[in-house]
Amino acid sequence: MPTTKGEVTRQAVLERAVALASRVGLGGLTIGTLADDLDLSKSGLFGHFRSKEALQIQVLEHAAATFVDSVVRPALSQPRGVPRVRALFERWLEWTRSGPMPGGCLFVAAATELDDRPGPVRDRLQQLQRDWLGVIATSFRKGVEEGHFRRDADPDQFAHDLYGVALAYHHAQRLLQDPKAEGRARHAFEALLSTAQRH
Amino acid sequence: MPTTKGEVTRQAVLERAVALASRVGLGGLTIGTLADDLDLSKSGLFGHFRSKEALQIQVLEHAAATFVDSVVRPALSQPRGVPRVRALFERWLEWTRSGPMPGGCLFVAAATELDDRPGPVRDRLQQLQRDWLGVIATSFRKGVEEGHFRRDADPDQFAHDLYGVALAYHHAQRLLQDPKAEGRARHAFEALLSTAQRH
DNA sequence: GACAAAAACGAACGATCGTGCTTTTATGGC
DNA sequence: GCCATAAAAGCACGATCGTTCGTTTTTGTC
Repeated sequence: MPTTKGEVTRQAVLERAVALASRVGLGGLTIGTLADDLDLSKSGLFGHFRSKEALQIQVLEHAAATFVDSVVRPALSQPRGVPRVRALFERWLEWTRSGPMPGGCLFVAAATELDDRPGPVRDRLQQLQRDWLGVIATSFRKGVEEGHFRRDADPDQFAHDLYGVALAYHHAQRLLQDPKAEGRARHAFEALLSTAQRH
Repeated sequence: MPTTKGEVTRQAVLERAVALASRVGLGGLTIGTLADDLDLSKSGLFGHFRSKEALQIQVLEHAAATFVDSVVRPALSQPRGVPRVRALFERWLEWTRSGPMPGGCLFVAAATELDDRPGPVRDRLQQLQRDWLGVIATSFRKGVEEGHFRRDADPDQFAHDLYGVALAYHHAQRLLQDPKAEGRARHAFEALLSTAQRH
């Protein structure tokens, strides 16, 4: 296990950076404040990444790995069909509410921040989001094969709609501070599910 | 009509600022670049607003007024019930796609940017969003009274869900650049509508 | 057309940004 | 424990940030 000293601090930096970026965005990430938070010198921290852009990409990478560990992988160990789709949604909710990011989901913040700023960071985020939608769609498709959902249901549409439920939850929970946010999200999810199920 | 010279430039600044902020966010708004864009001096522009925060609030105010003019007011002139709700949605879509903001909906950008930054700007945005959700809920409620929707349907839940549809559209359209984004949004809207209608 | 008020300008401020250098300190294989 | 190498620090740079201040130009009223 080649865990060198540099790698340890690099991971520590990324962990802190994910939390910080969830509050101020990827663009609002600042090498100075990040270094202060970790009691490092600006140049010492900077040396681990060769540019701010490289740091941003690695922050996305780190957050994605955490997301897979705490949402995707556990849910995929659930039985196919409705239980698995439900697990994906429930863990997604939990991630949004109380993940490693005090400022709300980093991906949501990055999505609106980067959606009109071409470049490698945006490209990576785009791919990560497509992958995640793909996971949802695939899980739904398995549910169709199991007979849990209507044969003519569109898995990509379901993934799209489920994303909307999550975004509305994020919006209601964080900006509007609606105490009913979670209940509304679950209600929307159940409606989505019953529409996709046999009538 | 007390349209003084200062007011004219102030409006011009705000118009440009809304477009700029839709791309870089309210925080990314910069007095320097804004002044350059309008061939004004930094201090000359700054004089119209006493602080950047005041500028940000007035930018929100200006965008909200435009939104009311091009989305809310026209839709409210439609017949009560389904036609009005449909008009709200259609004009909302159009606003998101091709409004005065080349960088996507300013409110969506501001929502994720400010959702964890307390202060007057966030407070104002919060209120504007609540107002908008209120307009949707009220329109839906009128639809219930008209008999277009089920009596036991929850207008606030409908508004919440519709917001999710719009957010998912924004995400698919702008970040993912999904050519089917608009079709998916309409599909989701129709599903929402038919769930709310008598079966 | 004079003249007070409003608007725009120009220059400067302290701070912070990302990034490049050089130097000092810590690490880890032999 | 030596020593090449990696990690961290220190310092400085040009740029840009929001904001202030004093001056100049423009506006609108009598």
